[in-house]
Amino acid sequence: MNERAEQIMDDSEALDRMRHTASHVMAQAVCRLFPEVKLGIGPTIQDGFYYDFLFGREFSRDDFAAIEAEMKRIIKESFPLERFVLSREDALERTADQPFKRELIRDLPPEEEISFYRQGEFTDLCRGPHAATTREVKVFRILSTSGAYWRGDEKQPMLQRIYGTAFFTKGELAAYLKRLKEAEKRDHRKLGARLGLFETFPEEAGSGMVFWLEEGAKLRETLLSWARRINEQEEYKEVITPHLIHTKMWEKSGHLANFKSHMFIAMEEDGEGMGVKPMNCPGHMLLFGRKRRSYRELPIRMAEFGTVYRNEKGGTMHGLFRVRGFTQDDAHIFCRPDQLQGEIVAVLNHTRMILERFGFKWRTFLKGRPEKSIGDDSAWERAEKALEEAAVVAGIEPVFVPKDGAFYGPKIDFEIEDALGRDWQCSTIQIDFNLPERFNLKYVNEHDVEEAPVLIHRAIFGSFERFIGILIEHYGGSFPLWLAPVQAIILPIADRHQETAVALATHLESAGIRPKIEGRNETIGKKIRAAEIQRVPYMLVLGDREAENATVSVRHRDEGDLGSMTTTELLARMEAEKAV
RNA sequence: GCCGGUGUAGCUCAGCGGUAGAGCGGCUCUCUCGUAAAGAGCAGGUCACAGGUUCGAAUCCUGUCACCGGCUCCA
Repeated sequence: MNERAEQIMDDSEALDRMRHTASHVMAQAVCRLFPEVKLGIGPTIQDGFYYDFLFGREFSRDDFAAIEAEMKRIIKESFPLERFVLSREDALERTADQPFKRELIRDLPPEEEISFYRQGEFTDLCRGPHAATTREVKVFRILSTSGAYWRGDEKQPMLQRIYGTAFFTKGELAAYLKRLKEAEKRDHRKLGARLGLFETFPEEAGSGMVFWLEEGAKLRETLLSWARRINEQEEYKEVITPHLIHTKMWEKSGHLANFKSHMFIAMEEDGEGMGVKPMNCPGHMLLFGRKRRSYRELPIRMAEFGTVYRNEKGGTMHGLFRVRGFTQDDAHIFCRPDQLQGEIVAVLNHTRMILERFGFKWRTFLKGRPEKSIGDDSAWERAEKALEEAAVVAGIEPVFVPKDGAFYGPKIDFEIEDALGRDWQCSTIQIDFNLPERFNLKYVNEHDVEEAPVLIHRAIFGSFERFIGILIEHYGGSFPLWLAPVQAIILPIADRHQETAVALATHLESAGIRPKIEGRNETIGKKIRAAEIQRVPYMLVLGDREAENATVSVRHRDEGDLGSMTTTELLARMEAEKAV
């Protein structure tokens, strides 16, 4: 590590220590103002910190000012943070009136040191590290509150969480708040409305249902055709399965046992009915099992742009990121054990190529066996190892998360950030032990013996809804030319240029460009402003000069006025830009 | 589903017990215009929905629904 990198490391550690201390200062302030609170935990997070409290009521924005004022006082009092270690018995005694702290202490492994930090009259169970004194907490701000289950478990009591942040200087805090504001402008829900991409009618149509407007539909279609082309190159075969399938199949697949609360079941009578598909897998299992399969056929890569519906819980819907109906670029790969690694590597490379095309930053996770799961240990071990080795070959370094896999097998997930830095799972590649067994899937190997195929489940875009939401925020609405729903907007200067405009539109269309004519009776300045706000890549101004010289005046949304050129020149330029 | 906040015109918001407002957008007319907002006029709202309190409710209270920030869950 060079010196500069070390310096950055030191700074971020110092910032982390300061924020951690800020969370203690906040807890101290809350305890002074409301002595009856019980303390949960108070860690640092990405851009700040939080602290959880059990409190008779909720904290309101009105409380923020009082808490902040008390925090300032504590900082001024400049308490040193003193660390000390207690035995388990002493620690439990010390926290007699703090049930959550006692629970944490009881759960600490026996060899772990039980440390506390004291600042003035306030002492907290804490691993540290901290700043030397409360005075080192410089510029801070309480940001928001929310409910949060104790230990993240919905069966546990709900605590009141207060979020805050702290920085070394006022400028840094201001810059952070500004960044938050800028990020809000990229919010796909706002941009989606402003750009006329999609609509939701939560009151009329129910929550979590997406209506694609014509331009959003065009965007989605462009993306989907691209996905389809790549699938073809990778030798996937596309299938289409029904949206509504009899409940006896959902019983067989295990969905009724494991996923019923998320399913929309129609026409249920005497325990029988039809279920709307929440996943495409079972349909694909039927297709694989429809005839005797030979080892020579494998791998079979079965793809479907399958629209699925899941009855998500009320408070969880979020724009395009979390909806009840969405379309996956789903695929199931049935292969022989000796083909497994090669198939996984191919999917990983394929995924990386797609995510890189958009310049996303992503994080990968390898998720291992959860407590409630099926399949024997050796199979899990083999599958995890296959994923791990394939990741090495593909040059991906996933973070291992034990217990976070699916109940039917381990997986590698790719998460992409939205404008506000929240991670959303998009791509996923999963190994599935469950379905081949449930559907009794077999192929005949070279020794004429039946064997179970290995099943890989994968989605790269994940869902087009979520992926497009991420794209909107990533580009802030300025889609690259190949994706832009309207690629060129034609702006006639006066009514007499309408006809030329129509001719130009026809010409562009036949060259594979998506044009639109802005024929309203408005000034050219106003039309340009509107087109700029819509982030249309090319604005084509048509007036007397252009009509006379058979040219078009070209303005690019990012580069401004490019002067006039012939349509041939324009098309060449656009082709070049599309290829980027 | 849970905790909190918020629902007023297509959008952004003001009004917060006494006759529903503005800007943008839309429509009509005038203008026929040269690279980020021409001018004038008009239309548009059971103030989310349902109850309640009150002489009187957009405004206060309760419930439902939805949205927003989190938690949980997930593509």
